[in-house]
Amino acid sequence: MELIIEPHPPFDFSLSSWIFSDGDPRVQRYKGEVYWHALRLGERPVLIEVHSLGTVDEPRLSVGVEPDRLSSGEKEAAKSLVRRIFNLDLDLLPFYEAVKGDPVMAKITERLRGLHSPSTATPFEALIDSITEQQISLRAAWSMQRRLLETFGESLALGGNSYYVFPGPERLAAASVEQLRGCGLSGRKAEYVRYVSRLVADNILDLDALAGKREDEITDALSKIRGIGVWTAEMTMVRGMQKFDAFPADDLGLRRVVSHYYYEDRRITGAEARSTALQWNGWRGLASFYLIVAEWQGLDA
DNA sequence: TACCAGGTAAAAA
DNA sequence: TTTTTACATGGT
Repeated sequence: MELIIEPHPPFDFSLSSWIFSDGDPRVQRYKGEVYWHALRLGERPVLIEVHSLGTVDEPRLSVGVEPDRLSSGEKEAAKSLVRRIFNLDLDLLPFYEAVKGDPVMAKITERLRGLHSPSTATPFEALIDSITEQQISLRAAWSMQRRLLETFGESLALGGNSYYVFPGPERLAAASVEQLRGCGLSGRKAEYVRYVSRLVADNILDLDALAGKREDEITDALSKIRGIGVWTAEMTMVRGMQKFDAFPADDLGLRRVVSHYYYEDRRITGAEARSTALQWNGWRGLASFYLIVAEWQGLDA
């Protein structure tokens, strides 16, 4: 049984999925024109598989779910998750219009027309990932994230393959510091993860409700929590709360890519990155995602 | 081998 | 109040 979704055009499925080409095949991956992702649908883990039936200007997606036989509520939940993961309700045209005055961004948006930024399945996942990524290299963080999924993720066996669903807050709140350290987290980070997971599990911290607030309010609320600074709050917003203007200017990787296209690869400060981003006002987060993908694709500076 | 890598909180000054 | 330090793993 297949579900059909009609994204807001323009939407380039191949380009938007391409960034998951290196994904863990047991979790989330794009290969052979198919995107798949192990997720929690209501109370049970499932594997969703997405492929394109349309074009960039008349996009149409097919979503398959295993195991099959979904309730109508589950069908709606599956579609809603795919809409969220690819931000399918977003209209890119106002973004393209807003950055027209910047020749660099105008060229990049033209080359990457139809690229949608991804979101995590839940804001909680973005928050936990961002905590693991504090200070260390992305490679090191990815290795921790892989072990977190293997240790705490809900497993799903289908057709001889096994998959892992990102653990919910209850599972991570119940983890011991030793178990988390066993995944490579420092003692500090282990405590942060346990603590914020407990807040979310007990509904003291409602990330979905918070996602509806203004960016400065979200930053204030999150950065009061032990283990979450401004950087982690901004990363959580841009990756898991569909805040397309959130811009972690002090982030090393972001500064590097801004420098690549605007400062001839010289080392720049957060203030310099922030000043360059002013011309993308309203769309700073999405614009920086376009820069990152442009660099991955080797587009000219 | 040492050092840095998409930070943060706590200790020390 | 401001500066310094510890922390985990992976790559170079």
